[in-house]
Amino acid sequence: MNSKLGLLEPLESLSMTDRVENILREYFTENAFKPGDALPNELEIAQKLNVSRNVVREALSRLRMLGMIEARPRRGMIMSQPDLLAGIEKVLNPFILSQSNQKDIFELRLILEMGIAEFLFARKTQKDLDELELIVEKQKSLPVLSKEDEIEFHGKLYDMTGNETFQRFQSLLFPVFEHVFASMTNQKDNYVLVDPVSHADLFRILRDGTPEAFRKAMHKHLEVYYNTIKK
Amino acid sequence: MNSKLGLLEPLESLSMTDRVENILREYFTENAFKPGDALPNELEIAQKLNVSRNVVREALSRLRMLGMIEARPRRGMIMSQPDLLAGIEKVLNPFILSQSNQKDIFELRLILEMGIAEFLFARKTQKDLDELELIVEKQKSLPVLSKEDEIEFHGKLYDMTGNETFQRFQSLLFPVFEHVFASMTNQKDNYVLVDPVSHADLFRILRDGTPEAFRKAMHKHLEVYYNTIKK
DNA sequence: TCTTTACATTTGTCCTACAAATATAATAGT
DNA sequence: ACTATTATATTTGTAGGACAAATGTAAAGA
Repeated sequence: MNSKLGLLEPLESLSMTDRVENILREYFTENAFKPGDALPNELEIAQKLNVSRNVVREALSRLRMLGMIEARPRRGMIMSQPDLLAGIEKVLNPFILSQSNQKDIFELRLILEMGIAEFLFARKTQKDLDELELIVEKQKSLPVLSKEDEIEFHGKLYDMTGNETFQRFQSLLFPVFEHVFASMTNQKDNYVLVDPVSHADLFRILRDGTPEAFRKAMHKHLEVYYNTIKK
Repeated sequence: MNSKLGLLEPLESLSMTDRVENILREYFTENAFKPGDALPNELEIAQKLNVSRNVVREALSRLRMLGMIEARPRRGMIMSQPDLLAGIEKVLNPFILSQSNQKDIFELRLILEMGIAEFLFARKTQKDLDELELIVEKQKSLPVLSKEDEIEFHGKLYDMTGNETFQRFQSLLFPVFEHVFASMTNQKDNYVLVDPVSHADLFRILRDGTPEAFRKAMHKHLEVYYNTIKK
């Protein structure tokens, strides 16, 4: 009879908390709430929406977790600058992430790694290059590079992009990347294949070359990973 | 006296709800909870942690929002596959996002757009190319491309990567990208500059060329945006 | 006018209660 | 002994009351 409803049904099964959460976010958007603006107090919201204070608090608790609002005990609540990645951070658990999501994250790193060339060349400073050289020199003496060495070099590259979100995003994704690759290759950790393009090579190109050449080299450096994306 | 505590202080100011949320997530990770596994009931958790059921419910409400757990009324709670991007989605409100975050997102799109070349070439199918050609042909007859035309072409590219998360991620980021660019250029919408490299050019390269050539062309296509990243 | 005091406000936390639907146990019927 | 029905227990969702504690505000006093 109501088979026509189809996609509508999930909406009806929303709990009060879900609905209040949605209503609040819409309310903020439509009224152009900005960081620092004061919110109505919990009781007021509850009475206006005709729900219990419990429900309102459960919804507010979610927004607080995202950094969207801030509650100053006994002084009321205010809007705040949300933490863009707080939600993702809490969910990055290989045990519960779907295989599909894990694969997507694995690939996302490759995409990002190839896309940063322009930013590196546009924003590199002598100080950055000096620090990177130090890392490269240190690694030259090692017989094989550990996972940590990889992180140190690539992490420095993300720093150099000057994009804070990107930097943090990448550091969140890396453990998942590692986990996926490890489970694909079944290899014990701390063993990294010999690269046709070394960190030292990448460093030299970043110092003296072009974005174009850097991307080419980075692709070669990550070739072992790129070989996994053939459909 | 306790000035040495420094970074420790924020920890102490955590609410019970914050702490229970952390404890629960750690509990899930350490016990390797997988989707489908049953959780202890609310009262049990509350008693074990010596807090009220309210506090537990506020913490659980957060995890439910992230899709981490699922509550089946009157049957208990189970682990579930979290929605990787649910947290970000709710927070993408230009009014409250920091300028810095908005700029980061703007740049992130450029990074992604440049990084997908390998995936496009590795995974393109004849069907994809046909559909893309249709879009390009349609746009050829237009004097100027609207925002929607841009989304249609680039959106199809994201589809072709075969990476669902990436696809969705991109569609979430796009409005912010548009917002940032509009506020930078102060231009009214629906006006897109004439590109040195057209969508038709990109299509031809994707069909007959190499990832290398595609990246080069895409960079030229997005040059007007890339000009903003010079520090 | 300034200081002190009393009061009101508001979040954080705890408690109790109950509806409703499911799972489980108990009972009745054949 | 087995099935069908009924009763009971479980558990989330929601409501509502209570109070501590700290802050802001108003009132009172010097």
